[in-house]
Amino acid sequence: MTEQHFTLPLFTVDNVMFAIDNAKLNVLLVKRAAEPYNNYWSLPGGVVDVTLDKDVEACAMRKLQQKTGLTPAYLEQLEVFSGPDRDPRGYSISLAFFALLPYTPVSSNINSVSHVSWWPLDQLHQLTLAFDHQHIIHHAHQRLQQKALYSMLPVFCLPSTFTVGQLKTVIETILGKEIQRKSLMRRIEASNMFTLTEQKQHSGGRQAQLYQLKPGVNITHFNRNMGA
Amino acid sequence: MTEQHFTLPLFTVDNVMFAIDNAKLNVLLVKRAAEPYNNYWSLPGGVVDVTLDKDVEACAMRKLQQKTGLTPAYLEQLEVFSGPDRDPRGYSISLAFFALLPYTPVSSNINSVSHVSWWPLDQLHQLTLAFDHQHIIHHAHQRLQQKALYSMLPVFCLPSTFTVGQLKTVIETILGKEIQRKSLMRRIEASNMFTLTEQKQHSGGRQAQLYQLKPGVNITHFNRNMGA
DNA sequence: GAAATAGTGTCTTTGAGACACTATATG
DNA sequence: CATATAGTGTCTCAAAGACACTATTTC
Repeated sequence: MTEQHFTLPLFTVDNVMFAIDNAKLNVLLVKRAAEPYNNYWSLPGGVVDVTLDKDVEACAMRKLQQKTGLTPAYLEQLEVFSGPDRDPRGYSISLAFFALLPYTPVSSNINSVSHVSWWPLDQLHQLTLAFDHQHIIHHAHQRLQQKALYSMLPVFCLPSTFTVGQLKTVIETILGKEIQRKSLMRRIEASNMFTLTEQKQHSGGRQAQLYQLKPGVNITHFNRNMGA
Repeated sequence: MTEQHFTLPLFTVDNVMFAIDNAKLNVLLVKRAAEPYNNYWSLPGGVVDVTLDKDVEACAMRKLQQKTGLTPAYLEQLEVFSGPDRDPRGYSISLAFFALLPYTPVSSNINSVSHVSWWPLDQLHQLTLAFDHQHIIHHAHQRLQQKALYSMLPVFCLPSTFTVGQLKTVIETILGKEIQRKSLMRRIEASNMFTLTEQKQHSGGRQAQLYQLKPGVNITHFNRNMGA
């Protein structure tokens, strides 16, 4: 808070927000409109505003809302990335968050053309992203995969009411491999996180039971990994 | 890097370094010698020096060395703690690290009296620590316990050569409960992280096999939790 | 030999994997 | 009826828990 007279590193927040569309993992990116990396795709983020943000989580939320119009269903700190070379302007420190959301199309309700967009994870290698954002996304993806093995975190990629089949698909998309429906049902049962609702049809087949998160429950962590 | 003219939050690094002495978990604390919280015990930390620290990890290492004379065997990012109220000087952001080391006595080789000291974790509630450091230590402890359930991390609390019995004691101290020797041996075997050496006696009993970390191996993560 | 610590053998328990089988929907 | 998706029954498999038993050392 004191006026600093020596060189201070720049502290920023970056968000890796994931959602699943079309059976693929997508990341939300925004197009930069300033140097450096002008016109490059980048992670939505920014600097803390001491007067608005009660903490760094609030800052991450605010920046996501402001830059993309979306609010994550789940948000957690990923890791701090730092060093003299990741930003051409000099030494920088960035706290990356990773976030989950049920897929929501983004029209560029913010500005003119397509400044905000979902990008399939498997197409990112074709892009050159700003700063070390490619690297950060890779770490976030790994964390997400790890957590999908032992927790119910993937439910945050689903609407408030969903079927076991949908959850199975989400987990499989995150992991990039199939899991046993039976194992998932056992976990749903054991977690005691959900309540039941009416029915709902899917494509041609038997109607599936609809589940719903109990209000205010914590996500269950299991003490074994699944599918690994 | 630019000279900022609006209020910037203060970014600092704090270290929660654990070691085991006398069958107890200890945390390394330093006595503050400046306001605020003058003369209170606190976590060793400080601000990033752009010219010395290639990243925040290097900063954490340097501060530990400088303030305590010790270098951790293991260091990882814990979490960022932030907000307007944790430091009376104003909005602050602190990246906490958690670190492990085989127990080494600290003589106050730094300054006059006891400005650096190991404190048993179970006696900390008797102290009033600076800032939110009590809270940070609690988080670090939880993380350490969690990781002890599914990884070989606790070996970093042991000297370069050690017995199964010693590792068992370390893990039990961290977890605060007993584990099965057999389970631990299975993990040591399965991890393939160690090589054998000669022998060594302990108190009255059969000599124990000495193990040693293979050079350059990664710590193994298992896909089940132990003892939980 | 008694006590103490190190290490093994092996049965039980827990929870995931595999996969066949039943149930209910649509055309 | 065929086909598709939902859900169950149940056997197998992997790894941890329990715990007795053997091995080696000191006194």
